[in-house]
Amino acid sequence: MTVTLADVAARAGVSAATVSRVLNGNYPVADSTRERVLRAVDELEYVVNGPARALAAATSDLVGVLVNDIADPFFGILAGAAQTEIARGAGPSGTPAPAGSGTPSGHPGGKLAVVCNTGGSPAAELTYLTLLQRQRAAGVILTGGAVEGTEHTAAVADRLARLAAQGTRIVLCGRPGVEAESIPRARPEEAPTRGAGVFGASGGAPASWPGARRPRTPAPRGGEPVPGPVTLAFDNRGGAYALTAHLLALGHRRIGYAAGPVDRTTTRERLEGHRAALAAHGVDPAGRPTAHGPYERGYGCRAAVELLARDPGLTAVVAANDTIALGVCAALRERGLRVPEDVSVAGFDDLPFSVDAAPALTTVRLPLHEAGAWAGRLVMGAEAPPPGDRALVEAALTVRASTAPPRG
Amino acid sequence: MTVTLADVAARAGVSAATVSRVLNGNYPVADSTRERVLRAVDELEYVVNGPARALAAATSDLVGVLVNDIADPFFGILAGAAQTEIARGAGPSGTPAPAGSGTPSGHPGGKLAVVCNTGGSPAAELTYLTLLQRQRAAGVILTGGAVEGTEHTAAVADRLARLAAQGTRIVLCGRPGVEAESIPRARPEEAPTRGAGVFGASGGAPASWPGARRPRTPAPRGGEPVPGPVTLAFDNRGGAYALTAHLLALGHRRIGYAAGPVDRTTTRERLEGHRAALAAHGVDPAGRPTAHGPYERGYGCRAAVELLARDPGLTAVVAANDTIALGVCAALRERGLRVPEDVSVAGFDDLPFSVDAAPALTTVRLPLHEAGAWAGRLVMGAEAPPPGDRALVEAALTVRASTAPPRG
DNA sequence: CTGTTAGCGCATTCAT
DNA sequence: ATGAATGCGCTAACAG
Repeated sequence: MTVTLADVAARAGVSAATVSRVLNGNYPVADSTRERVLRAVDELEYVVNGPARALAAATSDLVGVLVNDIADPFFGILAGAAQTEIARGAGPSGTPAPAGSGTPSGHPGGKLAVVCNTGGSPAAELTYLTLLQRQRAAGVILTGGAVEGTEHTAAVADRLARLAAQGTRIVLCGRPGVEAESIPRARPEEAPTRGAGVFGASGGAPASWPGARRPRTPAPRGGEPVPGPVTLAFDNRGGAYALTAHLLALGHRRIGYAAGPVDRTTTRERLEGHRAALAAHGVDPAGRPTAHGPYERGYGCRAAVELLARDPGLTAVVAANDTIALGVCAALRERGLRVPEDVSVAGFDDLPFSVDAAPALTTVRLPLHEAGAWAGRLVMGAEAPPPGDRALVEAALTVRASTAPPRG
Repeated sequence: MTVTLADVAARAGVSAATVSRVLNGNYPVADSTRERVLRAVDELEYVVNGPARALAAATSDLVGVLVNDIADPFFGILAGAAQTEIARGAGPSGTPAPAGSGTPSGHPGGKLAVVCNTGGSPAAELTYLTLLQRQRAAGVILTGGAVEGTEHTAAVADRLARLAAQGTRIVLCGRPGVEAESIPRARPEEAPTRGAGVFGASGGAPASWPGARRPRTPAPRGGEPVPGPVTLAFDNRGGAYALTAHLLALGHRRIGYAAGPVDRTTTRERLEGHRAALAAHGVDPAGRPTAHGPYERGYGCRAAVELLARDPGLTAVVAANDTIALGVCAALRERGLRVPEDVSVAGFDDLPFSVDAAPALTTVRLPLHEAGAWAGRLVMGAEAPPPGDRALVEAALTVRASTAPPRG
């Protein structure tokens, strides 16, 4: 039925082993032989059997990319950039892919990126991790904020440890990386970090990080040195700080905050940055209204109403992300309030549509494409991890038309 | 190193075959035995080896979902909905997943949806199809418009045929399904279509197919009748017609069209619908300006400028999709033209952000979520295909604030 | 109902 | 440089 390695071998007049060697290119093969084999592959339109290959080689060419919401461009951009790098398939030290790569022949180079939509559900996250473990995935990228709560963090850390032990490369992108700290490291003697790598446009925002903790018990596995997880954290705190500082500089004091879902690392970090800026400018954060809800437009609408109810004199609203900010704008408009004349509004992420909103949204730009591509290269082992296996992706304040000085 | 089936068998005091049987649940096993096995699985934290399973069973639990642009919510919504259904894992006749499903145990039910980003490139599309074929994917969903051109259409049809022959279920979602027509059908005597199924707003309740299903039989090995591809086509033509008719009814005659990328089925269909409406109302399509470009905001801006240059008296611009429409609005605003007072603008798709644009966009709503979920169910074999293996997903005109009667 | 016996298709030692 | 075995972990026929 389907053509196998043996068929190709027969056609080329060689052994199956030789065909395998030609296809994988990890072994010396006479040029003439290689050519004959490749021709046979082509003529028979042979396509390797992935599962068989994975079974024999104990490693598949699948790479998982977990996202919270695939319909959200935030994750789409991240995942798309990562997938491009993963499919490009440069291995360690930029090794070009094996013979026949690029062309849809027997053994194209590059790996298959599996984008998994968790919907923000911890259970789904664990399920996908298990599914990926079961496929013996070559790597896994976890994107976006994580659900906070020790039991879930521990469960994820456990699964990641299992994956790592299995040889799966792990990259945390846009996650604070708390899970990473509980994963048994391969080289526990190396200090985890401090002065970790930094990437991005240097803003002016304070990128504060609480000291990284070491794993409790250095449990060196019996096997070979497994690479530890790499963390690409977003500077949510710094970005939020800069954004709120911008509003304060404009003269705003009565600022409301439309936060993201509760118990999410991203939510907490952004809120912390916001409050830190408030406090630094003599505004008591406790006296300011805050709402919580999902990263959706509808919640933004509700949040605006709620915040306004708690402080009718609000002159500015900071939203946890651009999507929420758009909802806030809509609700404000509906109540006859102009943006930014009556109320200033700001978002976070700088997604493509934000510049098109009316007025164009003041926000904090995250280099999502770059970060996703970086994560992709890291998970492929195409690039050396940053010092301390951790880097901070900086956020850049982007001032547009939705913020202005308060009236009067 | 990693725990295998044999380990579990030993722990439970049974044979490997028995463990396999309880895990797959397709075979009678004594309750007491099953319980012991499950306990062993749990204690050992056993996780099946996907590749090995796929090799032995000649079918993997991967399902591919090809999209043109993962960063575009259009595809994100489609893919997310499909993935949810695929992960749910109801097999034929809604069979609940096997033992231990849901929990991150040995063998969770459901399959792994692989979202592949082709970037609209025919080459990438073929590469992914090959990759999926190599993984012996259980199914493949192709979404979005296809590149037109006989050679590529033929190449895709060829790959799909190969996949189908291998037992991979194929679903075309949002594609006209030209490829399907060139794929060797299993039952060629059946007329491909005519009076095909219809799904959509105007149809009222979502169509359901209570069709009788055969009792669970082993997968057809060998030359058994392979199910042909199923096509879920979007009514791009009808939607575009309705939209332009709306503009004409408002009194517009000088209408410009910002079309999508050339040689794309979606582009062609929407343009055809637009022109048909024009012609039906006595406006010569040939006399109206049309621009072509990618589904991006930037192109929308350029298109507005170009269309205006070709007809400064334009009173309305129809865009191929919402993203382009937003760009058009931005460019218009920049030139001091108000929407809709000076120029009306309309989009297509009704993506979530369209209602937030200022003014809210008049567009054509496509039930993306429903269509994606439907495709997911079809590819899982959880639902019988529509009659003729083809259905039309209807589009609904959604009038909002960006369109109004022309001035004067 | 359950154990035994064969492979699935390929990568890898070993030989040569 | 190449061919001949061996086994990866699991499922599927066959017994019993």
